[in-house]
Amino acid sequence: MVNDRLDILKKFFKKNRRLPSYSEMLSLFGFSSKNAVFKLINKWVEANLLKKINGKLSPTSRFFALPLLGNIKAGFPILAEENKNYLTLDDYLIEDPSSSFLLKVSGDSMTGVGIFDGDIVVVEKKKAPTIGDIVLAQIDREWTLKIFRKDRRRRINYLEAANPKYPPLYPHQELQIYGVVKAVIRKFN
Amino acid sequence: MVNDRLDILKKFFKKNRRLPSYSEMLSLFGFSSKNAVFKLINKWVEANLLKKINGKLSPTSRFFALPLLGNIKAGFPILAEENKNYLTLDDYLIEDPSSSFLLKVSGDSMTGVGIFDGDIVVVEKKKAPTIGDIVLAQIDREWTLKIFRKDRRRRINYLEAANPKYPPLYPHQELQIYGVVKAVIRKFN
DNA sequence: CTTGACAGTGAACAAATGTTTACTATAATG
DNA sequence: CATTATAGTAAACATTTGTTCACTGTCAAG
Repeated sequence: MVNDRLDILKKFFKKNRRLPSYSEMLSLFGFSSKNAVFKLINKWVEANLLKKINGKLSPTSRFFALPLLGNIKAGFPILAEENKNYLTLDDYLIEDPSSSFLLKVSGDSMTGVGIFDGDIVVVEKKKAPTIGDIVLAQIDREWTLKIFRKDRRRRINYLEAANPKYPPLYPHQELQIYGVVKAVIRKFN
Repeated sequence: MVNDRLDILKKFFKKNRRLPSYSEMLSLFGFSSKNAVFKLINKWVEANLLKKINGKLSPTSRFFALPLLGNIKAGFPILAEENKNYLTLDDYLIEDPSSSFLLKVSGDSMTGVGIFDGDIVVVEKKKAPTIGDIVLAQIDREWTLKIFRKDRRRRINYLEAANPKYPPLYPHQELQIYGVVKAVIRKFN
């Protein structure tokens, strides 16, 4: 089966975080001639799974990506080849790795926007949040995750929970924004 | 700055999905001797950012991973070096890439478990779901995302929405489970 | 001052790399 | 049946690879 070999290659990459060399592929695929590898690779380059830039081989985004399917309702959407979109989660979720970090959320103050206890949020360090952003902030020396709001009458910024249980937080002394929440992820089980 | 070079390397990997060769690093880092590269690489290997297995260089998980921080409340948790955990999202969210796909959710029938319209769920194709799993299923020829339940009295399986607006779905003819939802991700903005 | 560590240059080299060419067997096509 | 594409073997080869060795300048510590 042709697809077996691609699976083998993907597994190698997942494990080693690099592509194998042609000689490594010899044993990986069970070939005994490097030319067999050569031809196979070129087929994958053709299929836009790999690419070669002056002899250097690298995977394309398609190599990793999972199919992204659209609406369900009537028919199962996976079957239509042209409807397929592909997505790698790291690329999708994290725009700037060097200024991002993950934060495990505790508490129920943000359930209104679908952030629950135990969820992980992607926070991007940022100077200027937009009103309405979910921010990681320090208010009067306490760190918290809340919605960034502006009180137009009093002309100050404050923090709001996404849960009616909690009152809005107006800073007595200081409100400092550390970062903006770009995404939430939650794993089941 | 030493960290600049590591950033350059990370950017190269993000762009090309492979590590550069030593000669490529020459120009990347602005060296004029390959030995300078050699020593730098070994330093990173020492720091567990890269690793070498018989001459083959590859990034470690630490190379990619974002710091994962714990509870907020009192002090900002990023400062304590020993509390740092690292995580790459793809690895964390997707156990078996070859049997997983992504699905863009529509509708509000699962808001109770924090799955909203527009969210993306990771679905793993699977034969036998556990009771209580969120499943992608076909019930009487309609595809839907619901909670998998068992009716002990009537001894049949049915589907339940996570929203009181919607009644439980008992199959008239057929209930077929296509996959289990392993994770949800939601991007803001 | 002297010493030693550090960061980098420059050249040399064996080993491994990707590619090419020529050839074979098998299956699919008309 | 003849033909042609496909999948693979085998050997040869220039180029590039990662590594090693010897050397230089700079800076901090004793």
